[in-house]
Amino acid sequence: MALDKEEMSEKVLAIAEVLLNEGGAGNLKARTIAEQAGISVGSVYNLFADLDEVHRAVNMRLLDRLGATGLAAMADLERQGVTDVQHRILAMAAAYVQFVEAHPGSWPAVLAFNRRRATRPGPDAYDALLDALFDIVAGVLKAGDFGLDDKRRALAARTLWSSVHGIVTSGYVANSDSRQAEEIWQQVELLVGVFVKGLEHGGAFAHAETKSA
Amino acid sequence: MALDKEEMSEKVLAIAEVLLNEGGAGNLKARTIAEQAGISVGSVYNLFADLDEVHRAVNMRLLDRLGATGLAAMADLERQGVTDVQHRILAMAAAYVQFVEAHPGSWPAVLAFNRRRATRPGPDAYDALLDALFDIVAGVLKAGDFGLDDKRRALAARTLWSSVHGIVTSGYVANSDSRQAEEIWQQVELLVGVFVKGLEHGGAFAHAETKSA
DNA sequence: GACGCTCTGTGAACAGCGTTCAAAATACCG
DNA sequence: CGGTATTTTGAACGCTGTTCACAGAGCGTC
Repeated sequence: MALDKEEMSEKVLAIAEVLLNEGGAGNLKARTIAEQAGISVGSVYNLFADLDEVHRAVNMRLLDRLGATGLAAMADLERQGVTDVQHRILAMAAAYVQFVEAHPGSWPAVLAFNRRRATRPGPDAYDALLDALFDIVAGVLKAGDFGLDDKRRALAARTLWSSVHGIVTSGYVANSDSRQAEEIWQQVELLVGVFVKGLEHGGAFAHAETKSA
Repeated sequence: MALDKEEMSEKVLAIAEVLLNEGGAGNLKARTIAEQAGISVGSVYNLFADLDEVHRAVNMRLLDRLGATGLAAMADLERQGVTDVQHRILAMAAAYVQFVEAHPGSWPAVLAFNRRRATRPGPDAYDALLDALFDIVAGVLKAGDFGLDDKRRALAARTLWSSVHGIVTSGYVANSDSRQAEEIWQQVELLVGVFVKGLEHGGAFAHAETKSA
């Protein structure tokens, strides 16, 4: 009848995810988790070092699912024979936007989560997940025939990802009018269109002395 | 000897700004403010409804200063006779990046600040400040001779701003290696270069049926 | 000066939070 | 079954934001 330690951890994470989605980071409370999981507060701390670790674990689950969603979208396009780079990038962006819209409460918590701890400065599992997301975008860029070496393509992928990310988060920080979703998508379309056109015409890396910071 | 109500409010805000910059949102504590301002906790609540209002006021001061910094940068370029749009946009972006770097602690707090309250849905002073920032960017875009009407130019300004914003925040969420600042700037340069080139070649608004979300 | 009135400043008190840890309960094993 | 190791527990600690009954300061009037 008793749940495995691992099973109970997943139960806690499932509860935590709901709590985060309903009320943001401030709604993640040890006593609430314990009550809903049918255990005591102390047991929660037996499974996780602190609430930060719970929050981190939920975030990693979300990032992982987002990556899977993006890959699935790419596979769908492949199956349909779509090879146009702009279409594929837009599909990736759409997957991202939809994912954020599907997690209105917990996504801000993912972004605001400050994982600055005394932990080793080296890359951890969190960074690995983010890198995986970047790699998906870089893979799509590779299909396009821009004159980019690996290093520059990686930079372009991060830039593109971060830009979409910024558009989505800026849009969601603003007042949540229903037309907001429409404008977010318009901005993403503009960005992707301009980005692809700019890369095609060598707009990137075409200057060397403008840096002043 | 006693300070005016307004003066004391500003003193509180100055203290709050330091606290936020030193330790983020979690470091903004009523008792600390009261102690450093030489008043009691109750008096803090006499000046501000709650800590959220203090945080909001600090954020608005920062946004206001950021706008002033951007305008000053534009004025500098004007004085030097620089009219190139790409240069001007890069200068704006540089102002933004430098401002964020100058406020490493409080800027994440600005971004993470969730101003979702039961307040009226209409635009408030917070939105007005953000709009002012957008308008500055839109003004720069107006100088460039792209075929954009006011509406599309405003959209492009928001897109550009949000993208830079995303690059900066993504970079700062990542591990704070010192080389991070360098990559942030590389991404900004790439984005601006591609953006301008893309607009010149009509990459924006050149598609109508790709929307699928 | 003394009174009444208003208004502001005060800080003890309250509810709630994350987290700990001695003790109780349970599980395991010879 | 006895003894030991492990897990679970929840009261307790220190901290938080916020409140509110009260003390005191200012002020016009008699």
